[in-house]
Amino acid sequence: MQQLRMFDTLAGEKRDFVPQIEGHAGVYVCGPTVYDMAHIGHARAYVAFDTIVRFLRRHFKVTYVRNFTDVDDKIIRRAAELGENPTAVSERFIVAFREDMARLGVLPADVEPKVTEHIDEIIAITKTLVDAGFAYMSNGDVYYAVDRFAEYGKLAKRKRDDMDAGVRVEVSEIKRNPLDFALWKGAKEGEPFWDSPWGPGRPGWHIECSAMSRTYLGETFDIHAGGKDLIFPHHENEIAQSEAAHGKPFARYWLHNGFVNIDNEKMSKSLGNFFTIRDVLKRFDPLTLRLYLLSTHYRSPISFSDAGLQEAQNRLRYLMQTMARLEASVTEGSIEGSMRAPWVSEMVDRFESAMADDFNTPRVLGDLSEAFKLINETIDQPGDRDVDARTLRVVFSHLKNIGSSIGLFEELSADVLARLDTLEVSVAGIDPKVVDELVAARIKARAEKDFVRADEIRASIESMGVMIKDAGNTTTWEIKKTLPLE
RNA sequence: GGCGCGAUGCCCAAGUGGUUAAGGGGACGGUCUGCAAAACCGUUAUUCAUGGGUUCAAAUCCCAUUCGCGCCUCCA
Repeated sequence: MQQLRMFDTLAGEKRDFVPQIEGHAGVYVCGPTVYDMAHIGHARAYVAFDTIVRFLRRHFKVTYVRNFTDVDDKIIRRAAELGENPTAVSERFIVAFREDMARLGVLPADVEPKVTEHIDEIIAITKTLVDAGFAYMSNGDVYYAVDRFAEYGKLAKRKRDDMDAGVRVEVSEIKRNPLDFALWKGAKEGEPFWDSPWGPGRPGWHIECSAMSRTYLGETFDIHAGGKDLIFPHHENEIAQSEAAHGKPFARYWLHNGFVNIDNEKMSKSLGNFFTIRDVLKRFDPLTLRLYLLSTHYRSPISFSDAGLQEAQNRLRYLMQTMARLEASVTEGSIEGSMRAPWVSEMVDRFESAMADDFNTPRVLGDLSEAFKLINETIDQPGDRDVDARTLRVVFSHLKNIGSSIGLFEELSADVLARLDTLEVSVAGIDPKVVDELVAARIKARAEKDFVRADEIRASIESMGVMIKDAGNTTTWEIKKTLPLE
């Protein structure tokens, strides 16, 4: 295989990936806090890391851990609003999250630990930090003393003095340093709590990942990933906790995905400009969203728009139509011999090369274009029968191979096309029966060579936003591929 | 204020020192078609925000400027 290189946030550059244990890779991705429906930002992160993990599995035995934060201020607040208990709320959104991910083709992680099931481990690591003098008790809480960790700020590339200057006014008699953060929060009235050496309470946010990653991957592991917004303070704090507690390096490579932007601004709840995955999937196919997300490099910001999604969906239809033609044309037989195009035998190598360079999925998608052209060309304009048949077999096999890594071409294309038709007809508000009747009338007119009449009928169909495709004796129709004007 | 990221054709988007700057969309022309649509073919950036510099050689490195964005508070 090609040497895999990935951009490591801590190093600030692409580095060769050399796992801790040869042939193995331990990956921890920060999962969602389950207090609401997952949004497109979640979709982006988890599609990106799903694709990365799928690729890693081609070359390593991977242990992929992605947690659920199921106890937290926001969950407690939400539960209070709804009059439910926090566990009911978190469990409900975990189920919804898993459904959303499944639709996007995001495979489950090997381990999906919940914070509430790892309280003992969290208490243990907190105790280590208190005993070693890295943490202190104050007002019923336990805080991490940032001043005790000399390298604090190394991930976010920030000096402590710089941060002190920028810290917003936060009058707190409780913390020694404004940057100190809670490892353990003393229980307040009506909140869930667990017993601990510091009294009843619950974990702070950052400590859970230190505890759970150690449980499943060890004190030092290969890859830790999440959204760019987690770099500071979340991941910075994790490093401080774990490296102070263990006296050894924490994650060896740090991967961070870029934001989803709306109108050139970060999508966020406070701005009110976010979309849930479910909102988007009412109008676009899950694979459309996946293809769309994969068409921009995972570290770059992606600008989210209807026009972009519509373009992706049009492209998805092309890919699926072409795959359908390929599935119908491919035959059993030898794959030895010359190909219709010399690069056909190198498709997988090129894929490997693009992915080995910091998981360049846009390049992968770009490279795929000529394969799809070749499929259509081969079927439309046959040449040497043996060469054609062999070429289609090889292309098919390579596309399946590559597709299994990027989460496309895993379903039968006919099924995806049917799903697209159903969705688009429904979104356009069109009654298929009406169209079918008009199409039948047009077929009759054409059979009678009454092209004036046929064209009139087609015009009326098109005015509904539907386009007609005559292919031989059959006529099909689909929703016009239009891009919304912006 | 501190720190960091980005600016590639009409739009989206790869490329980060060296032959002709991927790919997709759009537009235009062609093949096919009764005509269309789809599919395929062709055309569409001597140029990579701007101004300097380094180099035999830069979109790619350095400096400055402009613009946009992010983090410094919960956030994928």
